[in-house]
Amino acid sequence: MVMLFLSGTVKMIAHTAVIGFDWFNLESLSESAIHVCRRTEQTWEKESEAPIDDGHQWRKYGQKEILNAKFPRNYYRCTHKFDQGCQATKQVQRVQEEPILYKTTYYGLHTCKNLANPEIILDPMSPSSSSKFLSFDNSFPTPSKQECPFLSSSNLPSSVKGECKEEVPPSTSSNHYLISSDLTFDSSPRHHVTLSSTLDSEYKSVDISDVLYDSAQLDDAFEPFLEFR
DNA sequence: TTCATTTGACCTAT
DNA sequence: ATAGGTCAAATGAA
Repeated sequence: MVMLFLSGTVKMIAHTAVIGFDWFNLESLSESAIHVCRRTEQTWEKESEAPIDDGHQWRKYGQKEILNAKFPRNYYRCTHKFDQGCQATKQVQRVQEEPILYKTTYYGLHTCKNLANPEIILDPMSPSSSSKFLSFDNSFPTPSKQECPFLSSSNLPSSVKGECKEEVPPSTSSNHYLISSDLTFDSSPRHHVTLSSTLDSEYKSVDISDVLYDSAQLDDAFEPFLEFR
């Protein structure tokens, strides 16, 4: 049983992992096409009105002007890359002038133990858990943390040591949601996540709005990530 | 003094 | 050759 509580429009796309071929296209179902690339690892995207504070500590390591893009892309890696070997990275790019819109693309999973609630770590690779704790922000216009189901449930504010200074402060409300078949969504188009995985053996795509009416389909959608039910 | 950010250089894939 | 991603020295802030 996979359970999910989500807020906003969520789009999940799993795709085929092709060794040695790390570019692929993901087509958004209701908005502009999303292009995700590189690496045989899990990636997911989120668009928001402000840079996302996902609760993790990030360190900026680069900025690049992107062809045909109005704004530069910012590159972040986990602060604990070296002390804990955490390979999680993210890219943040402002994609729209008015209203301001940022797209954050996450690569890889956090393996760092920077957690306030270590008992609720989500580890999609772990075979031990029978239900998934996913955590999404539900507090627009001030998204705070745990925007992505693959993130562990760190609750340490990103303000520690001033990291992610461009990001909004964490909200005061709880942002943890058990994944459940009792799906509840708002219809805000401003808040969407695209998930992808390279762990799947076939391409799957599902719009969460459809899942609302078919929880079994949700299970199928999550299956690539959550191999244990 | 330490640590994060900035930014040009460098590397790699296409 | 070009574009995207990463490195690392310089710089700044706490």
